[in-house]
Amino acid sequence: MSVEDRFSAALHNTARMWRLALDRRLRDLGVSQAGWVSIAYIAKTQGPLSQGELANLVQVEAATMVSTIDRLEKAGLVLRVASESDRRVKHVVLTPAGEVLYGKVRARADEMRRDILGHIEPEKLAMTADILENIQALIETP
Amino acid sequence: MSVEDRFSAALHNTARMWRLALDRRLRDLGVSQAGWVSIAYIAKTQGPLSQGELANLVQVEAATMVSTIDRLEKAGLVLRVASESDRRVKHVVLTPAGEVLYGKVRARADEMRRDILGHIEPEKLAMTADILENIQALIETP
DNA sequence: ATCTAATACTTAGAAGTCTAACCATTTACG
DNA sequence: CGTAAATGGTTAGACTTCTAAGTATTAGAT
Repeated sequence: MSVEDRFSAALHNTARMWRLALDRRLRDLGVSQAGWVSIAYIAKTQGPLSQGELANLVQVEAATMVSTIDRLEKAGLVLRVASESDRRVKHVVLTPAGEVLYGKVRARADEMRRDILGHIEPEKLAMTADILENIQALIETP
Repeated sequence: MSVEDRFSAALHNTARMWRLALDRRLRDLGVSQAGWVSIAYIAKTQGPLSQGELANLVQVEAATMVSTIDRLEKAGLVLRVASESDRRVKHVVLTPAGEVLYGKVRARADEMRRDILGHIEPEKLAMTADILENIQALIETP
């Protein structure tokens, strides 16, 4: 197995295992991953956030974000608010219940991050992040 | 943003971008990612491979693998073969068409790997893979 | 002012993923 | 040997994701 093979397998497998591990920690909150990722971005964004902007932040298609927001709205965690300056646009805001949930999500994600990454030197993490970000730039350059 | 935050975001985003980039390169082959990943593992495995074993290799649930194999079988790329030693078990084998497809998939994946990772020193890749594999081990240890 | 192009959100449908539950078969144990 | 537990594959349903196509609105050009 070449180093490239090994690297791409490690990337894929680690990302997947991370996601599944976090899913398990958040399962009892009753919100899916797509849900809490979206909630987190809404909470962290200052000012109005449109559905399309949220989809970009979460890196999914606009169509995907529609049903995610539908479910969150139905669960009473977010609201759609019509924009006053552009009638095509709807903003997404957290409800108080959504704020509470975000607090829990953040605490658990932080905890898991500490549990796992706390065993690795910060310089190594920084260097790995550098390389991964470099790869992102390479992927984005056709 | 802490280095841990930065790292976990980089992991998630890089893995996702890699996957989407590879998807784009393989799109015209008419087989999905789940399909060609499964085909690759079948091709690379010596001897009989059961559905459950394949699911483990691909890291999905057995139930997920059922429909993936259904679709590949329907496309004439794999066959289910009953096991002679255990009546519960079905083995999955590639058809000749499946073998041909695997050759194409491998060539393109290799090409993409070279295109992207060819710009990065192998020592850096090896070191990153080490760290990622270390993280996998940490995730697996509850 | 009018028309075309672009944008924002929505719907539909196929594929992919998981959990839970099920049936048939095999294994383990008393 | 008989029974309980474990295993392998399957089905059902909710969620997730994408592409394609559609409607309403806005931006830009003439």
